[in-house]
Amino acid sequence: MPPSTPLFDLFCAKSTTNVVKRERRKQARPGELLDAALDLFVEKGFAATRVEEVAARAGVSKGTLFLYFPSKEELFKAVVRENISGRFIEWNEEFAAFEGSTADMLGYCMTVWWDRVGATKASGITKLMMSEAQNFPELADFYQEEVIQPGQALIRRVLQRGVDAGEFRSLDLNYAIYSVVAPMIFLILAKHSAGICVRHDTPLEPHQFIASQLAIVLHGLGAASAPGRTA
Amino acid sequence: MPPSTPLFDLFCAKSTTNVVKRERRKQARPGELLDAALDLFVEKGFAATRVEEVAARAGVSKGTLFLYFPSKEELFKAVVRENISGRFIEWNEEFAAFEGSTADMLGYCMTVWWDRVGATKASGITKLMMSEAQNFPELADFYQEEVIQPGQALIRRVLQRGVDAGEFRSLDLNYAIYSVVAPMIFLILAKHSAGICVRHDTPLEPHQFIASQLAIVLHGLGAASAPGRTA
DNA sequence: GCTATATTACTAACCAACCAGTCAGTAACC
DNA sequence: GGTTACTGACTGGTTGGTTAGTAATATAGC
Repeated sequence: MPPSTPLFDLFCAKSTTNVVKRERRKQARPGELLDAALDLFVEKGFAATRVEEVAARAGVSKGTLFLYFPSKEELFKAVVRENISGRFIEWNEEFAAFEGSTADMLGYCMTVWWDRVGATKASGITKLMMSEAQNFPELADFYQEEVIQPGQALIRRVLQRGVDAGEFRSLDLNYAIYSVVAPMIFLILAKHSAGICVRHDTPLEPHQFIASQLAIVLHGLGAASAPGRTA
Repeated sequence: MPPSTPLFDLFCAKSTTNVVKRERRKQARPGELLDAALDLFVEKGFAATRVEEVAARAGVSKGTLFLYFPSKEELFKAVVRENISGRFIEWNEEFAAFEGSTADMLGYCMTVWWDRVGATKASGITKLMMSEAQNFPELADFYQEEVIQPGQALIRRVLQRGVDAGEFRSLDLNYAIYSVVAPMIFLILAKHSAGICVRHDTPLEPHQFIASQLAIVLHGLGAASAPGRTA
């Protein structure tokens, strides 16, 4: 992968005579490393990202990175905690306090999810896991526990609320969840897969996509609707 | 990535005194190498697959592989041609000869796609491209030309047929295509992403998923339906 | 049918590059 | 001058691609 050739590295390392300014900022390092790591993991994937490049982007040497994170995998886990799983607590509180119809709530959830996660770099982590889970089973397990399970539990709680209120008909939640998850996953892919599933000349507009999917899902879930299939 | 340690390799290579049986089968090699490559690419991804492992699975040495394919990337392209793009000609003919309603035709397309591609190892190639397109732009371009464009053209032709026949209302095909593509992509991911988007205890049944998605799409496309949004 | 020779499919050792993780040493701050 | 955040050269291991050499087959001469 092009940009830095060995010759180029060598040249940069040895040609200049300026002494590198050394700073001691123990507090700031972890955050800066996590930011750099998020950028690069999302851009290139886990395996293809070199820790030295992460360190360089954070303005430190490779050795320093290993001073703060014991391994590349632990660095990745820290990125996930910082950007995804750490937010579930606040979301659970926010949604628990929601007043209004569950239909509105579901729309709010999906919109908020897109604005706060889907549209940000953080969604690249999800795409990355779909890509590399097979090659890094330990990370896959971590992600399953730390993100998938809490995330699906949250969606399930919203749907259950609708059922309890008589707003949605009684349904198999294990299956109904997919009708919310699938469009989210597709949106993430459309955003991060370099035009592999979306034509270059006709990008799809996320909010419009969400709105139309939501309309379909709500119709399918509605208590008043015909007893057709759900998912 | 566990299975073969250096020590293990060394042991296998040197411990036995039996002379390796050498066979000359020029005709069979390429096919066997392509089969092995498909297996491993799907299983581990492009970057993570070692050409030596491909060769070993095909029962030849690494050197032999490079005798038939000039590079790892060309090997991959050959796998794509063999398993995906090579089939578009026959499909175009098959669908061109289809008689019956376009609604039936769309259902037939999706079912046939699942049975002949989605459910097979070949779908792993699509997942692989979504994963690694960013890191291998040349392969991404190749795939865009060789698979995405013909594939979407095929779907577009089906939808156009419905519009022409007055069966579907006039719609923006650039956008409507996604309503067929999105569920296919999701199915592929559910199959190949090691449980990252689907709960382990509640697998989703592909044919049922396709049937329900199709029902929704047809309702959205129908000439008789309300003029709501399409995608 | 049997041996000698030419052809070529195939092998294995090798190279150069690459990268996660280590550690002895350096310099910033107290 | 003591502590410690930080550096960068180094190690060990991996892998795409090369090549000199080996052995299976084809052919020719007898």
